[in-house]
Amino acid sequence: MVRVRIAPSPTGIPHIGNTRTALFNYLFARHNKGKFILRIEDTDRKRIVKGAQEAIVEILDFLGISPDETYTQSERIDEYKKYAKILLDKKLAYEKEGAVWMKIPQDQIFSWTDLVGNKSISFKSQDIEEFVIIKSDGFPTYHLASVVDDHLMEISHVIRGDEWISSTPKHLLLYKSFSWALPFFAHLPVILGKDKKKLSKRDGAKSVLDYRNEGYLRNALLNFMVLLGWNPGGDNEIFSISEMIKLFDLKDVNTSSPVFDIQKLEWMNSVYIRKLAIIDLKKEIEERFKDKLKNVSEEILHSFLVLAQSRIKTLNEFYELIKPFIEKLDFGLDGKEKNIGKKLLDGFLKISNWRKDGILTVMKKAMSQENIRMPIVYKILTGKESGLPLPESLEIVGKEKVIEMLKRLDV
RNA sequence: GGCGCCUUCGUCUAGUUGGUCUAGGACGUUACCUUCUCAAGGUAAAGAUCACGGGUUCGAAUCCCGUAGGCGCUACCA
Repeated sequence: MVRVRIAPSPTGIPHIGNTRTALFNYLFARHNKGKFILRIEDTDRKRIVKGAQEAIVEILDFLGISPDETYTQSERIDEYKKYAKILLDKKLAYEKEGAVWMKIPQDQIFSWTDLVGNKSISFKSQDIEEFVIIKSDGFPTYHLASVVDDHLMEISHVIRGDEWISSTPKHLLLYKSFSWALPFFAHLPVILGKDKKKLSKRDGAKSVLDYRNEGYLRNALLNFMVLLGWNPGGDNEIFSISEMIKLFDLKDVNTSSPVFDIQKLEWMNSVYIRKLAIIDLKKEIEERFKDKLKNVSEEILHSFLVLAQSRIKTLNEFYELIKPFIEKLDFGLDGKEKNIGKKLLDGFLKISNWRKDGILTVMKKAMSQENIRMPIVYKILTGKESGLPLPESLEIVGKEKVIEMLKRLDV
């Protein structure tokens, strides 16, 4: 029975790198019809951040990778004390200054086969320092708590970030001291920033919640994350969650650290936005801009969505695109622009059947007369030199609104 | 410093046991096509002597050794 776990400490909101570890664990569990467990490691009482635990749960929920079981270490203190006592009784640990320290045996080799890269990693006991297993405040350290819990919770595979490699021999020692069977270990390379240093805030170490707020889709985030350090071979890059589950294998996890590339995430998101049925895109947009779209009819929104779908990389960009058509913007026009605006206004007034073709004809006529190109027309009508297709957009908005807008601009 | 991990286009990567790799795909970049702007779509180009140096071999990105660089750990943090 495969049982895996993620063990975040609620010391902050996990960034996208940590969330990728959760995803890999989830995929491994589902692929092997096993269980995916969340264990909150809140043993460092001083560093606990309020709301962090809730954020962790919210992230998993949003991504659709919620755990099958959840545990909290601070509720299991007696368990850790019990096992520390066993080590004390066996004289494998000793007390010093109110803390319990693990003794390191001499001349031993601690090694395991890591499932990432399928290689053997070993440490000599002389390179391992004595370490605390129960702190003077009575709480266990990560080393003790995670080993005890992994054993008790029957974790079959420990899949975690590779910053834990150096701690693994300590864990091996603990398993050995208790005579417990070892789980398999798989250490994932950590995600790096553009500068090849640890992911920091400025290069995208945001949380999935941040990306959601910026208008990234769940499936795009999932797809992007899974490709950071995993590739099933072949040229396909777009995977649904069920395809990921079907294909996921630790042997296809890379050994080197990937660099986070926001541009690829943006592209991935635009791919998923384009894949969305309009009705689903509409739901996303309506939810996001509830207030701002209050006075926009369903029909108009729908028409704009069709025009905007291939032009946005994030959901948030949608509003910027339709803003010129639904808000009463006041952008200044210079004399020449006003002149052209007047021509457009006159032409528009003469249109009896307000359709894009007729609208375009008026624009073309003005453009050839004034010897200008489309961007100027955009500037006059929207305040920007590019945007959603103009004739279509003006048709959607309606003749009266367009006339009214041009008059407001005092052309 | 010590210990450990890593090293294929700017970035994500393919590369199952050495040979069809004059190293493939994707993002990004550039150009062209399409075109009412911008996107999307289509086509094409530039971009990696596979970190470097030695081996082994008829033949190595793929095997061996060494070097360098990067990263991680080195807390009564996880």
